Parts: sequence; C-alpha cells; structure tokens
Amino acid sequence: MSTTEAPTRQLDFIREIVEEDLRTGRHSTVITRFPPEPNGYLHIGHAKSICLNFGIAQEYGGQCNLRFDDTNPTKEEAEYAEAIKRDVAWVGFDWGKNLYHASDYFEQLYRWAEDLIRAGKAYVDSLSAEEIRELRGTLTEPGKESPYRYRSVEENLDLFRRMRGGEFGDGAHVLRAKIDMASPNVNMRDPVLYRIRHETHHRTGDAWCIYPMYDYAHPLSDAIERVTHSLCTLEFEDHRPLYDWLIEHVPVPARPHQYEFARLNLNYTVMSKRKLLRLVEEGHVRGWDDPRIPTIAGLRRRGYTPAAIRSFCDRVGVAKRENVIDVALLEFSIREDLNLHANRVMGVLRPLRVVIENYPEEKSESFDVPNNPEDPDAGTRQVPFSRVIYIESDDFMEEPPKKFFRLAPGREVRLRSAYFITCTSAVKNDAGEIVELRATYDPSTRGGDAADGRKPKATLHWVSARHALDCEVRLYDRLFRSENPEESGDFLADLNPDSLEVVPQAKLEPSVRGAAPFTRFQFERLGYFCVDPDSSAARIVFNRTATLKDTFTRRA
RNA sequence: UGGGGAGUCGCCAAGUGGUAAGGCAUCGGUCUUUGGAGCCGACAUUCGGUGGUUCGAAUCCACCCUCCCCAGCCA
Repeated sequence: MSTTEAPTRQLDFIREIVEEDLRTGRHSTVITRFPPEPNGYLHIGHAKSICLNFGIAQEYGGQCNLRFDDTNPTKEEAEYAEAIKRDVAWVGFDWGKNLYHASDYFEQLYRWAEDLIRAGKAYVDSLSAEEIRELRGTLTEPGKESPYRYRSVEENLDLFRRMRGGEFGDGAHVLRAKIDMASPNVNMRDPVLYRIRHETHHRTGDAWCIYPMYDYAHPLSDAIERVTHSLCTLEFEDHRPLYDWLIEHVPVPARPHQYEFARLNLNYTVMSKRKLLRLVEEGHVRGWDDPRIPTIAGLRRRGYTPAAIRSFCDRVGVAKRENVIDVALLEFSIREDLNLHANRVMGVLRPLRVVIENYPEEKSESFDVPNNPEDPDAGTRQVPFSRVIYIESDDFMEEPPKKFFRLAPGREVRLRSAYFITCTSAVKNDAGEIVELRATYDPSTRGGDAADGRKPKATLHWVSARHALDCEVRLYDRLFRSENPEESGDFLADLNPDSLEVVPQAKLEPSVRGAAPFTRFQFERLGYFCVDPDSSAARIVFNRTATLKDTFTRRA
C-alpha cells in the first residue's frame, strides 16, 4: 500500500496565519471584512480583496462582513453603496445579515474618544490645518508639539463636546491622539482622530458634524465586529502601529490584527478610483459600466462571468510584492469559462455575399447544429441555409498567400455544418473591390462531410442572407496603448483612439433573436460576445468579450 | 541621508538548510466539421549583488544595490 501524500495545499501567507491562529487557539473562528468606501465603483482590484476576505471566511467556516467605511460624508453617496452591494453579490459572495457601516458605530466611537481624552491620550487641537502640517515635521525631522497639546482633560472634554454640538465651524478644531511628535513614523505624530465637517451624511443625515478619521474608525470598527483578521493593502503597513495603539488604549471587546497584502495591478489599464472617475466624468468612456474599464460593472457588461473573475483572482495569488498582472491572464480566465459554457452561434461581422449558383433559387433547408461541442448536453439548434449566404470577408482572398487555407478562386472549403462550396469567381465593382462571390456547392456533402473522405483545409462560418438578423456589434480593444498608462504622467494622452469599433450591420443567424441582455455566445471562429442591455426588440447589440485566438492572423 | 515594505523565468507565484512546483505568455508538434478548444513537448545549472557559515544555501550571517509606500482635518 502506497502512502498517499497529504496534498498540502499551497497557502498564501495570510491563509497560513489564519490556519496558525486557528490551530494554536488564538482564535476559534475567523471573521474578516470587506470594507469599501462608498465613493466609487468597485473594480477588479476590489474583486481580489473580496475573493480573499469572503474566500477565507468560506474556507474556514467563518464569516465575512460587508462594512462600508463611510466616515467622510463629503465624498460618499448612497448610490455607490448600492452599486457596491450589487457587485459583491454578483461576484458570488453573500454577507448574509452581516452588512454594517462604520457610521453605525459613530456613537460608540465618540464615547471611546471621550475615554481617550479622560485617559490623557487625546486632546483637542485648535491649530489650522496648515499649522498642523508645519508642526508635523518632515520624513527626516521630528515634529513639534502643538501649543494645545497639554490642555486639561476638562477643557478637552468641553471642547470636544462643543465640537459635537456644532458650536464650531469646519476646521476650527480637531481631536488628536497624544502619541509622539518625534516618532520616525509620521502616522504616530499625534494623528487626527476627528474633524469637524458640517455636511449631510448619506446615512446619518445631520446627526453629526464631527466625523472620525479612517485611522480611528477602522480598528475600532474591526474590534466591534470582532473581526479576527483585518486584511488591507500594503500602503497601510505604516498605519499598523496606530491601529495597534488604538486597540490597546481603547477598551474594545476584541483584539483584531491587521495584515497587509499587495494590491492587484493590471497592465494596459488604470485602476485607481480617481483615474476611473476622471474617465467616466470627462466622458472618455460611456459610464462606470463601460466594457473597456476594469470595474466589476464594466466587466459584467463586457460579458465576464463571476466564475471567471473568481478563478482569475485565485490564479493571481496573494503576496506582499508589488505586481502587475498581464491582462492576458484575465482574458484566459474568461475564455476558459466561456469555452465550456457559452453556446456557439454563427455571425458574420464583415459580410461578403456568396451566391451559390447551383443551389435552387427558392429552396431553403436547415441544419441541425450542435450548440456547444464541448458540452453534448447543450443540445442542438436549427440553422437555415439558402442560395445566398454571407461569409466573413477576411475568409476570402483573391490571391491567397502560402498559409491561407480559406476561400479563394477555385478552392473548396467547408461551410460549418452545411456543405462544401467551391468559389468560381469574384465579382467586383467599378472600384475594383470584391462585392460578391460566386460559388457552387456539392449536394453530397450535406452536413459537412464528404463520402469520399476529402477534407477541406478550412471550415468557414456563414449566415443565410435571407434569414440573417442585423445586429450591432461593439468590438473592444485595450483602452490604453501602453502597458503602464500612468508612466508618462498623463494617462489620458495614452488613450487608444480605437478602443471601440462599432459594427452596425453584423449578420447573425436567427437563433439569437430574443436573447436577453447578458446572454453570452461564442460566435464561431470570432470570439465570445454578450448581449448588451442597450439591445431592443428591434435590434440586438452585442459586446465582444474576448477574441478567439486566430493563429493565421497572429502569424501574419 | 527618518520609518515601513519588497526583490525567484517575459508576467504572476511556490519554496521556510538537502540540491528551483505550478499558472499565464511564448515556441514547437499532434488532433480538429471553430486555423478555437484539447493533447504532447520545450521554456531559471539558477534565485538583486558580493563575501561568509555549512558536507550542502534561493533558504542562515554580513555588507551593498534596486524598487515601492509614508509628511490629507482622504481611505
């Protein structure tokens, strides 16, 4: 009997920590959280965090909270929060009843701030923002203490309460932690905990005019929710000492720990909320769900599946080193999924008429065509055929080069699932452009096989002209020309002018009629396409999700 | 020239002192009623560099180099 190797799954460093904590009993259950700020749409980088946080909760039988980090009313909107919930659910995760908001904790957070004041660990500073900045020192020089640093507890309490009461204007005072103005870590130089903002909050309305800073609200919110592993990106590493300081100096009910991992970057695109916002607001793309941007909404509209996004996130890994993932990996993930699950259909993007001269004028017949060769259970459909068909203009060349196996004068090819045809001539217009092909078919090849065993070197997709459905097809290319659009300084200058090409009159086989928005197909030999919500009963609009690899084109 | 991180194949990423996993990309071949998919194969004598410890180092030590982050009353 052979010893079966225990297939020790390769864990990323965070899962290793989680397992260790579970094994040693530091925690008996794992609680994570996904903490978006509702100030923009989620993108593929957030998907990585979602998959990590919810994935860990799932794998270890724990829980993952969806918590909105809504501590800054000037930037946040309910509309964004709704979009975020929709996107998280769509990616495939369920927070159940664990939907929270940092704003739910404002009262508790406030009380703890008073506790800090009473403990002499926080004080009201009345310096201006500029003065605070000046006294903070620099990266190499220590800061200086504020003249207000040693106010009495009573005065601090009084001032802080009056801040809450609305007695002061924005910026008049802030609450600061009393830590160490000489700390080499600037985050520890008496960080601001609360600021005054007379602003209506999308959830608490006008109940508050002081709002906690992220650095204050986050660790305490984690503790309130009994989060065990608080996962964030690398730029917060410097904030961990402050996170820990607060957990230590506030009487919180639990001891969460923060761990940092590298955020996801993708080449040929931009990922920061600020840049995505500019693309949307300045009209460089059609909206937050434009299929060319890496927002979850954009990817969804482009035709990506939640499963593809999840497998992509799995493949990308979790580590601490900066990374730029090749967008080809994202494309691979969607092709892999759609190859198995998308039904095939024939559609011609650039139609070239072909008249099959020996096929009767009035006749038409239909072929039983498999919906998905990768999945026999997908069944078949009827595809009509008649004397005049369209083929892809790229599939014909009057003078074919060496490796071109498709149609050419005198050459025989197979029409997928139909007949073999032989091109007899090309009809040109006055400008010398080919406008139509003449051909003959071999009736004995019905279905696409020849009794004599001859095998054409090419199989073409086609659509019966008489039965074709006119559709709009939107072809997308990368939004930016360079791998790193931000490198040059002005990412907008790097926009690809050809990122969207609209084909207004593509010819599709009639079976796609009535397909609902977001239905995905493979157009044989062309790529994967998804019905866009812009579609109407009169006309379907398709988005190209990804191309199929074309080795002839690639070599050419 | 303060502090915090990181450097393993073109892009990711395992590896935790015993002689460099895997994925994507790429390149061959095979198969094919999608030039798709699939299948088979190739792809780091070497782990930022230099010394050292050791029978043995990507893994330990020392020094050096490079890159990223931090001076919002943003998150």
